This record gives sequence, C-alpha cells and structure tokens, in this order.
Amino acid sequence: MRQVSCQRPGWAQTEAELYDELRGSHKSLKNMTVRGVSGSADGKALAATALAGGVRVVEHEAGIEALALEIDYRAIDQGQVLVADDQGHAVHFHQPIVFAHRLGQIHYIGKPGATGALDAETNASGRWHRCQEIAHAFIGGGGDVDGHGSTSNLDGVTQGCRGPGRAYIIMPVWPGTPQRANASHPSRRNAANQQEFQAMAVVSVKQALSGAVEAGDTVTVRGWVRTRRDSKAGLSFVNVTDGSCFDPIQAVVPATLGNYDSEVKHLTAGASLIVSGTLMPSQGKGQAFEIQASDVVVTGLVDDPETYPIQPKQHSMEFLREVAHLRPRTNLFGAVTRVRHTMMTAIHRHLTKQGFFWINTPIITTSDAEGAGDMFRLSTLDLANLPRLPDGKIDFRKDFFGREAFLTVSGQLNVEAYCLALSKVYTFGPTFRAENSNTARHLAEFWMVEPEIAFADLSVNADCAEAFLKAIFKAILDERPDDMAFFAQRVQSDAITRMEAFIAKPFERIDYTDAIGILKKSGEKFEFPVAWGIDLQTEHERYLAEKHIGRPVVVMNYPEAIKAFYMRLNDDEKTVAAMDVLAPGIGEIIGGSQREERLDHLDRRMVQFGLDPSNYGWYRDLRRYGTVPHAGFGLGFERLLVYICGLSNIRDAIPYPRAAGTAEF
RNA sequence: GCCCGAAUAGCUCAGCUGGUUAGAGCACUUGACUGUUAAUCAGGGGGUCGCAGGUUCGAGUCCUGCUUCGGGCGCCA
Repeated sequence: MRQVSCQRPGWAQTEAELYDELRGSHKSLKNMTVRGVSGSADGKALAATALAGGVRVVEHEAGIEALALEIDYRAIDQGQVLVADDQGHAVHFHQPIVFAHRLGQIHYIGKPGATGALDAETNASGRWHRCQEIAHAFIGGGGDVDGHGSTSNLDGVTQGCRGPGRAYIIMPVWPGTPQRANASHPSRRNAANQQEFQAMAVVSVKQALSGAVEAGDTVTVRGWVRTRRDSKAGLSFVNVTDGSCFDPIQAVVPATLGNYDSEVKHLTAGASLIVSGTLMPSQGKGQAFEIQASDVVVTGLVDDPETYPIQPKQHSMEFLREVAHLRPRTNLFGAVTRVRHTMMTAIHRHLTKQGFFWINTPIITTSDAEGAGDMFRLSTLDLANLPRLPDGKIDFRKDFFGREAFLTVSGQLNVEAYCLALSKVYTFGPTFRAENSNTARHLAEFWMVEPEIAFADLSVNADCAEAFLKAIFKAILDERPDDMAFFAQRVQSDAITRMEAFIAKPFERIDYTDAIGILKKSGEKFEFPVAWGIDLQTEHERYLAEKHIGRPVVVMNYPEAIKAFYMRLNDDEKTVAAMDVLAPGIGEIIGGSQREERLDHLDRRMVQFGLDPSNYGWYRDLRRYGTVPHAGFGLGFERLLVYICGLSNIRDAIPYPRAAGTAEF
C-alpha cells in the first residue's frame, strides 16, 4: 500500500491516472515516515505492504478496524488522502480523518465542507470513537482528541504545524471497501509475515537531548546533517540538527546497516535524514546522549556537496545574506531565529499579563502623513496608462481604494482609538518605510511593537517601557540559554552579562535639559555641537548611557520643535512629554510620548507642522469624545534583536531582509 | 541621498613597486588512521582574477565606466 496526497479534489480518478500519480509521487513517499496502526488481518497486511512500498510503518496494532498513519503534515492535502494497494488500485476511504498533533494536543482536521457528513457516518457505526481511541493509543496518552472540531480549525492547525510537527490520519476501514477485497493478495500476506514492526516515537533533537526521553528508549529523529565523521572501527558519527535547539544530536551509525556504504557514507553537510535507534548516554565526550542508530533513511542527499554553501565553518555575514534561504541552517541563524521567536512570544506574554490587548492595526493606510517618513505607495493603477484629472494630476479616485493608499509606517494613530476604549492595547506587526537609508540599522520592512495606555502620563509610560524591556530580556535569558551561550562565545562576549546588568538595576531618568547640561560639561569632543534645542545624536546618546550613567537611561521632555505633532505640550510650552530610552551599546531603543489629548493644542501643533487638521477627522474625534491623557511608545523589534544577539547588521535579524535596493528571496 | 573601501577556487583569504605555469586553509574526492567532536595525516580534482573598455612588449596588479557588496554619515525604529 502506498499513500499519497491528492492535489486534485474528489476521488473520481481512473485507476491508470492514480497509478501514474503514485509512481510520480514515489520519490517523496520514500522520504516519508509513516506510522501506522492497522487493524485486522487485512489491515496488518496493508501496513506491511506499505513498508514494502517504501512507506515505513513503525507501529501497528491488531484487532482494530481502522488504519492510522502518521505522515509528514506537508504531505497532506488538507484531509484528502488517497490510499492505494501495491497494484495501484485505489483504496477509497469514504472520508479520511486527519489529526494534527502538536504540543500534546490532538486537533481534528476535517475535510473542508464535509465534516458533518463524516461525523454522522462514523458515529453511526461507532467507529468514530474507535478512531479516537487509536489516536490516543499510538500518539501517546495525555493528548486531547477534539473529535468535533470544525473545519475552522483547519487553517489554524495546519499553520501551527509548519515547522516540526506531525499529522495523523485515522481512517476507518469499512467492511467491503476495495482494500479488504484485495487484502488476500499474495504479496501482501508475504510482506505481513516477513516484517516485524517496532514502536518508535518521533522526537525532536531537543527532546532527545533534554532528558524528555529516557535512555534506552527507541526514538526517531529527523533533520539535517551538520557533520559526518567516519571511524574504521565500523561506525560513522553523524551530527543531526532539526533546529529545535542549538545542539545537534550525534547519531552513531554502525557500518552493518544495509545502506551504510550506499547512502550513509555519502552524507554531507545539509543532507536530510531520518534516524531511528536507541537513545543512549554517549560513550564519547561532548554530548550527554546519542542515538545508536538501527535505521537511517536518507531523504535527500546534497546535490553537489562541493558547492553547497553552508559548510561547518564560519562564514561571513555578507555571504550568508546572499543565501538567505540556506542560512537558517547555520548555528548562528538558527539561534537568531529561536531568539526572535522567543522575543516575539515574550512580548505577547508580558503585555497580556499586564492586561494589554493586541490590536491588529491596518497595514494599508490612506492617511498620507503619519509623520514618520516616506511611505510605499500601494496602487493597482496601470503605471503605463495613468488616469488623469483635467489639471494633469493623477486621478486616484480610479485607484483601488478610491484614494491614495500606502503601506503603514506606524500603527500608533490607529491603536490610539482602541486605547481609548480598551485602555491598555498594543499593536505589533510589520511596518514599512520607503526611506533610502543605507545603514546597518535600517530596513524597509521591519516589525514594531507599540503599546498605548489610557489614563497614563509620561512617567507611567516610562515605567511601562522599563518593565517591558526587562521582561523581554528575562524571557530570553530564561528560555534560550543555549543560544545565548553561543552568542556570548562566538559573537559578543558580554551578550549575557550585559542583559543581566540591564535587568539588575532601575533605569536612570533625566530631563532633556539636564542631559544637555551634562553633555556640555562632559569635556567630550562631539562631532555635533551640543546646544539646547538640538536633537540628540547617536554620539550624545551613547555618551549619556555608556560613559556618564553606565546603564539604561530615559531622557524625557524634549524641545517641542524637534518632536512629532501628536506629542503633548508641557506647561512650559517649550517642551513636549516625549521620552527616549537609551541603552549602553545601542543608543535609542525605545521612543515614546504622552499624546496631546487637548483638541485645541493638537490642532495648533498640526498647523505648526504643516498638517491639515481636516485630514485627521477621526483622530481629532478621539479628543472630542471622552478624551483622556494617554501615552505610549514604540520599539523597533529587529533593533532590539540585533542588540540581544550581538549582531552588527539589522539585515541579519529578520529572515528575508528588505532594504533599499534589496528584496531578493 | 552623501563620502570611503572592496570584488582572486564552493567558502575565508594571500598574491609587494606590472614580469614565466595565480597560491594557502577549509570544503569536495581517494587512501591511511581513529568512539570521533569544525578529528588528524598523505595524494587528487577545482580559477575567463566581478563585467566592459583603455594604457603597456606584457595587466590579478595601473586608468576609466558599470555592477554588486561592505563601512561611515544623514533620515529614523
């Protein structure tokens, strides 16, 4: 029996078509782990044939009228699974039921639009519950079978399964279905008699190394080769990584394996494989556990090992940027990626705990002056044939939105509206700037977090920013010690200690006016002269945070002329309630302000900055209807990630960097 | 956008004031050796010196233009 995903909907294929499809898919099938439970003599035969057909069945159970297969979720075409016998005869299951298993949860993925019928049919026969039991039995207890999930789960679950993940297909086997009729096929019976199946749990490298799996257990790990070392003692050592943690796991592959000379000896950096064997305490130094391999399935060799870009050595960051699709396979980018994820989740977790709601402000905006730089225009107009107004200007009424549209440069104005309803909110998403900035600190597409708090002044805002940064650092230190140790060892030696120092003490707070005084008295020679009214340059910020104070500092109350229109004018009428958090080694990491909640002041500042208040109707409404003091700040996500990881270029902090002149991949 | 620098093997680099057949380490491959740790040792293959033009008896090397990349500054997060 072979199993394939069917790209075409429906089941009305001729046997010839199906056979072609099966043969066409054979390559990928060979690379697939299938974990099956087959019931009855017939089902057992099916499972055995599956093995013969190149699809590995690693578990089966007798006496169950159902067949369960585990395949890589990517092979599933949303619940449409074809099973065929070794003659290419289609085995039709009325409806396969697909479970996705992740983090101990089993979710039901139905076939879109057909779940109702499925439930009714399977329930009526009682087999549905049997399927659930099987799922429990071989996925391992503790799982929660949601048997009545709706198709609305589908997207969420499949999305959640991108990355290491498993999907289970539980298929009721009805009496009289073709595969029963074919089950007496001689080849099947033979295969069934010849094969012994052993239970093997697919685990991540992280699970295998962390003690989540007991020594002596039989496990399967799947991943990519880092290095291979051969020993004439009759073994090869293959370091395998699957990205789940920093360390690779060492597989000890004995030369006695059938494919040792033909495949194992040809494994090079980057090759993909599935290793099954016994998890054992390592006899060698350098790792606590290793896998004594009893089976190695090579799923993909490296086409031309000599030109495979990722070698077990240090590469330049510039070179790795040119192979952005392969750089996540390096130690460094694996670590950056995991830290990035942890940082993302830590932000959501911290703010959620503080009572904030995540507001998904729009990416497309029609306000043409959000006050934060050049914007990317978004249009569906034919550039070669633009509609014109009588005066020759472009007629944007003919454009998609009926007016000019852009990609957002900030979610702040939009999130303020939700702040003045839900009190504590934040926006966190991609942000776009079309500035021609050619530096290591700028991206055209980056992520920004912008919390906004109602009934808050600048002081509360600063408190919030401080707690926010500390929570992120703490989460990284707690949750990514392996990756941080690597950064400290290979990238920046104080990567860990400076974060610990950051957390240890309260931030200093000074007024802008005092900061100017400090800079003037410093005796330092600055490239940009210091005077009240100037915006602080990077050199000034670094002096304050690194030399004068030696820890993070919040500079508050800047001259009104150099800050944005929405910032609240202080009583002195010379300064606004703006703040910048400056940190040693980074400079400005957070910028924020108390917002101008008084309509007359806001209007005045808009005019002062050359903005037409009539273009900000909805924003002004917020000051007309139940205005309150509120404040917020923004954090450039990648900039903080650069700092945490000790990177020198922001293009290495995002998977596929977009910057002026750069948008490959 | 402004200023500066770089481009030599799959990768990281050396190649002096122009001069025979352009080198090394890693990677790959072959062999030796080994419960190895980016293993070690020995042999081998691998290059239109970014592209186009120019100066010269002769250009990887000097000049001009272009392309790409990097560093600094500005704008900013």
